[in-house]
Amino acid sequence: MTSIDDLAREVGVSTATVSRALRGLPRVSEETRQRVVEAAVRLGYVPSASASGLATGRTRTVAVVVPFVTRWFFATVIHGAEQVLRERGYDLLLYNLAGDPAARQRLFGTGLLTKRADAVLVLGLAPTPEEVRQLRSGGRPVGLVGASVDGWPSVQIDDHAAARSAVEHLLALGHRRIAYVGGLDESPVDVVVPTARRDGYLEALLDAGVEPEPAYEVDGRFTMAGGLAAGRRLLGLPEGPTAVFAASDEMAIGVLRAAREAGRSVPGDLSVIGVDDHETALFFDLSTVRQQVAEQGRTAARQVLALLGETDEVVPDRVVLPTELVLRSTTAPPA
Amino acid sequence: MTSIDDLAREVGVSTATVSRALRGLPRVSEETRQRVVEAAVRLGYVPSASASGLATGRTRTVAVVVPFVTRWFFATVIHGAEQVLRERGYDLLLYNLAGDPAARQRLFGTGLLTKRADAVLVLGLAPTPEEVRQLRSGGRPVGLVGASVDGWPSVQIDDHAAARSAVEHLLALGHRRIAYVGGLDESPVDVVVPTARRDGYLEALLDAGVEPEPAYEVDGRFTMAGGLAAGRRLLGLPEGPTAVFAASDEMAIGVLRAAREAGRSVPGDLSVIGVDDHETALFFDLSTVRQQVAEQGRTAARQVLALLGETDEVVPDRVVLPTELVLRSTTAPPA
DNA sequence: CTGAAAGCGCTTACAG
DNA sequence: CTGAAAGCGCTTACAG
Repeated sequence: MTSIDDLAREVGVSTATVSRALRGLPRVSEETRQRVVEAAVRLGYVPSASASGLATGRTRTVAVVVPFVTRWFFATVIHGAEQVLRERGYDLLLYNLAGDPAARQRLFGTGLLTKRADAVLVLGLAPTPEEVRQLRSGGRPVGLVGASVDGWPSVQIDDHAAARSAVEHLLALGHRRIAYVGGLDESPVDVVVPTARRDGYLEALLDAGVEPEPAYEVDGRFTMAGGLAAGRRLLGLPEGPTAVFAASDEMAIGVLRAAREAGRSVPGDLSVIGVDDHETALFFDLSTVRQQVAEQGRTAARQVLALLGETDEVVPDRVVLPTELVLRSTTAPPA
Repeated sequence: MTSIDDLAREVGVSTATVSRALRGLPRVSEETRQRVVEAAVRLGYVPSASASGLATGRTRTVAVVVPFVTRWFFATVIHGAEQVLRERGYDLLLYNLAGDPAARQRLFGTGLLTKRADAVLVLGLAPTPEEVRQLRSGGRPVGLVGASVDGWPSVQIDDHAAARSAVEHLLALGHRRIAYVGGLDESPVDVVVPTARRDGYLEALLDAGVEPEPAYEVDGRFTMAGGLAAGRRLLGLPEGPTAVFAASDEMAIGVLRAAREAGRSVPGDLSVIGVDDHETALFFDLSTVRQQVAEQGRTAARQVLALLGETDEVVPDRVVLPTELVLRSTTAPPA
């Protein structure tokens, strides 16, 4: 491991000069800079992140907290964020809660996150007031995806409007018995999104003069398996729905499967619409509300980089990305 | 940010004692330790990772390199690895190549990885000899998932045998015209797995006295979209296959879709089998060869932790996890 | 059991 | 343009 001292000795200058030369700082002659750079390459010098982190108080690292890495949505947001961070030479420290409330508490309960990283990106979680307090006390930028908190940048879609547009589409087709498959609030994670989508669903119904039917609201846990269970429940009802709005494509696909099991044709007997435009949605010909997932990660990364002074770009504080109704073959007028 | 000095002053001991107390080292009286711990909690003290990293040369961080975070397989391996690392107090630094060969070169071309982390986990990539040399020169443990290199721990499945078992199943059903949908070798990433699966496919055919048909080998790029394109190509052949072995479930699902488009029934007109037992496979009733994905991540993490002296557990050096043929409804005898 | 002090490898005013 | 030196916040022999 060659250190800055080795390099300085090799070139015959001080470590201060090496440091300046390598980081492109002014007050180094071009000739010296070149000799330093050349020697650095030759000796395979890589500065110690610990040492420069200690000296500057900056680690060039961003912590990203996700409820579940394995879900397509979060993996894709991470992909987008990583891309932008990497461009600016930032590393990504991944914290996966894996749906474990204890992990969440451990992570947010201490100053760990803000101590270890220059900024924190929280995906798909609405931090509790206590968590907000903790994060704030770290004094580092925090960015949110899928939620928002006063004073912090955020990027999200209008979940409420997205849900409305899906339900209004079903209403326009003539459906009145419309079910909602979502996630329940008691879940330790993912609280904002399900609530807003459910509200949009209810509001669209009420605006259309349709009385919401409590039995039509079912938990699908944001998984295919949960969607399957939810679909079975709905199809088992004495007077079941003619259409289902699922708060995610994965749950919608589960509902599709339940319909097939029950021998109901889609969209003949049952219309189904989701949210995401997940890769698989295309394969199921699933009608859905598309959102730009990687872009959410990219934007969030840009927001915190701006706060870190890493870019001159003006990045809006609160970004609401547009969604788009994508009609395919799983929605049609009721029989 | 309270530092170890603040804490030492608060308790009225030296920083050396604080350091020992907090890390559970011997030679601290129980009473002192308690006072230190209590004060640490009270002041919200979190040690600086940079400082201890600089002092010890250990960062308590493992770098994980993946070709694509967004793919279910890699996201799930990451999940498994993160889980085990977190248990031991290690952080996970994520490097996503996103299929970009330039990113791969930048990452492996410098000592960055081994300088920044105590160990490196490389997923789904076969490091080139040059990359092996670079990584080795870092002198830190390197673990591989889905590939293996002399002297490094690895965890993988027997891709060759997995492919054979799928193809033998098709042969046993009576198929002779069996196609292979895989990934091509020119890809900058993922080289080992596709090759081994293709070899298993070819070998199974030859052993059964079936002459391989070059037109039956198609690139599916390990994506659903690629599988769809591959399926279309195969179904457009004058004398097409009666069965398809896809090297991943996602590609198999693409083939399923191509069959539906072409009005061919599965498994009536075409049998399809994949590899993975991806969550979605269940929903498509897809026959497949199951592998334990999260377990691969967990095992790889344990392997490098063992090399870091973090566990007394004896972890075998080269682990080959079993696979299992899962027969569902997409495979049947030819018409 | 405890503390003083050196050292890890950088960065950054300050002087020249 | 360049260097000497202090300092970042820990850990760890070494002495007591």
